[in-house]
Amino acid sequence: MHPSSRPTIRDVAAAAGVSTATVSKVINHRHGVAPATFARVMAVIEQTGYSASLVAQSLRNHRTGVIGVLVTDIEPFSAELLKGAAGAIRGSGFELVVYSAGGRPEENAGWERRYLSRLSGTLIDGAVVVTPTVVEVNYGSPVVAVDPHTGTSSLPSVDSDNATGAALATRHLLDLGHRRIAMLTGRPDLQSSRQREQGYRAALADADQAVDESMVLSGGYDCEHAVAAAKELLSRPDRPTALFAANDVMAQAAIRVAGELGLDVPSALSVVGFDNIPELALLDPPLTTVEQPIRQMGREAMLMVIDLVNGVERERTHITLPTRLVVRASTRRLD
Amino acid sequence: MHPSSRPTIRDVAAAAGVSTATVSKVINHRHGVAPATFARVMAVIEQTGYSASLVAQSLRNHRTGVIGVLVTDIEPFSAELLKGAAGAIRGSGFELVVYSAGGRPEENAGWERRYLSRLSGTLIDGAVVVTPTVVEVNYGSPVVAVDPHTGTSSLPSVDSDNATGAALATRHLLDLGHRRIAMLTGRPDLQSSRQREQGYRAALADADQAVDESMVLSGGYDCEHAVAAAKELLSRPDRPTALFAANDVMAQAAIRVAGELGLDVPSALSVVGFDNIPELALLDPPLTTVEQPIRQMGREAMLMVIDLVNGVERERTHITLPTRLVVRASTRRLD
DNA sequence: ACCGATGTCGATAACGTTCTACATGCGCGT
DNA sequence: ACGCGCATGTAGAACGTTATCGACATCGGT
Repeated sequence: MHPSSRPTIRDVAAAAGVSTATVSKVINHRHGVAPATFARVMAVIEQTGYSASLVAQSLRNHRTGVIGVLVTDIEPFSAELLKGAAGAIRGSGFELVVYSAGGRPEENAGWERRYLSRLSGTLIDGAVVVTPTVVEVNYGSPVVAVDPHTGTSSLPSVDSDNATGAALATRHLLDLGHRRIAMLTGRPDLQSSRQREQGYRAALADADQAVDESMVLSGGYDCEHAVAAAKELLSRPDRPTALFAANDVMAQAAIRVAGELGLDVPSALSVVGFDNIPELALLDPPLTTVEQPIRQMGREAMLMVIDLVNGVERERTHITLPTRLVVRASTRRLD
Repeated sequence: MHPSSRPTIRDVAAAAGVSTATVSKVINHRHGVAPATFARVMAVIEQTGYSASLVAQSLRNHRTGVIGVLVTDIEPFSAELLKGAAGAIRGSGFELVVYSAGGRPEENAGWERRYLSRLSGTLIDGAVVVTPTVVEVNYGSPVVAVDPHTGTSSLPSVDSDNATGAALATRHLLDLGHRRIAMLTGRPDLQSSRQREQGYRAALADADQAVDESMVLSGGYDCEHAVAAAKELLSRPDRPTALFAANDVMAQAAIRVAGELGLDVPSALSVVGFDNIPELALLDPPLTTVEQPIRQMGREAMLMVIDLVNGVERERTHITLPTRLVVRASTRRLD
């Protein structure tokens, strides 16, 4: 279909009057080729614009030099994580490619498993899966999970100290005098979501507050579900005076819903998020949130797969990074 | 290194007591295989978890079934575009992979060319390049540019009606009584940036307003440069009363700078952006901006490459989508 | 019974690369 | 002269897959 297809190693060899083996040596900087021949081959390569076929190289070498990052969607969290991963891969000799399921998680159930099974050991040397639905993979190449699935898993993982962060957020609200504190939880299959809920419950228990179960609703970490849950919560006659959302996206959704219902944040409702997404820092009002070092999580995950791919031994294959509370203007003392 | 490598077609063939050719027929749903054999092979595939090597398939077929999207960075614009592209690819039989240069454009000059030359015809069947620095590619597979580079280019492209949008924005500010209207321009090598500047100039000319050249500064489409430029503009004694930023990211930066300088938006400074990034819609104050249909641009670009890869003829290979002004609260009548 | 058509299946040659093993030529020491 | 090592180059087999083509059996029709 395309007029002139790429030149192959054979074309180069023929044009330079050598064998393909010699050309291969030249492009791989193997020794055993005379300077004159080297120059001649190089000239031909330059002139033809030849570049070795990655596919053929991979088939031969069982190595593609590519690390894949699998995300369910490009949302603020994964975008931030990707930046960390992209930074970490620089200079490692690997390339980074991103696979996105493109939202619609329900239509795509099991997509991670399918992708991994199809790509692993064939198109990529290793992978980072973000907020995965899988717990175990048996395919050839190493896989690191960021914000792993619940359940005992032998997958190497990177996450942050969710329980402590959530407790900090909840205590902050308690310290401000709030008692009716609702929570929007995340995806129930993720460890992070459970831990954040545990942190919330633990902080309430520490303050001898009973948990009103009707105040704990699932928002699935995404905007749409969070809007529905927030509507329900905030329309109640005994609505909460404060809300802890398990991520910033849901916090933002809640603030929007509050606005639509005529509730001012923070005077009528205090809201705390989780993640500290930079784009959302300048929300109206600026969001009080729990920061997790997302970029660094991407960095660590990437460094870990690279080590695993290179066969470097690691003492720890589970990394937990610290979280901290960032107080801005979406929370206020209850009067 | 990894204990048990993936099963190959030969393993399956041996286990099923057939030849590799037959297995190949089974997995490709070719006819000419008896129902009983089909079932037997399928059973073995199921049991071994076999999945054909994409690399070997590609080498053989000269088709990878993968379309690449090259972005310089994951920022709001490209993230939004990716969503459109991801939606369009669904059901096409292709997979989407994203390559990101990971910021640092200056360190990575020419990265698009390098990637394309290495990947094209080898790992990907076609590509979409976003805000490219390249104008021409001669490698095997089709490439579509989104928001193309300036200069006559034979690359198929998708963009939006930048000049009209910019003129609308500028006229809006003029209609509000503003006369000292500054502009933050984008990346000078991109057509979109030039067109937005032209639209700004045209609107001023239509209103018989001379352009104060010292009020037109480059912000390079990115936050960092925009902050510097905005600082310079807004610190002047004869500072502008209104500012048109060539994209939302720069508008946001300008608003932040204004805040730091004690200038209230919109009462002391009106700001208009460009793009209508959803995340920035709930800025404080909500941003007046020119909307371009970013997702649809991603969609169109993806559909175009897919057609090109499939050899489908297209009457038009340059698509321009409409823009419109979205008035929110960052602009106000000058009193 | 015989012939052709049809339906199944397998041997084999690619695809573009790299690596192993071997061939060649040359200089040098004995 | 002869053998030896070294430097340079090449033939050929892999890697895992698929398309072509031919082999063989079966079956229906005459």
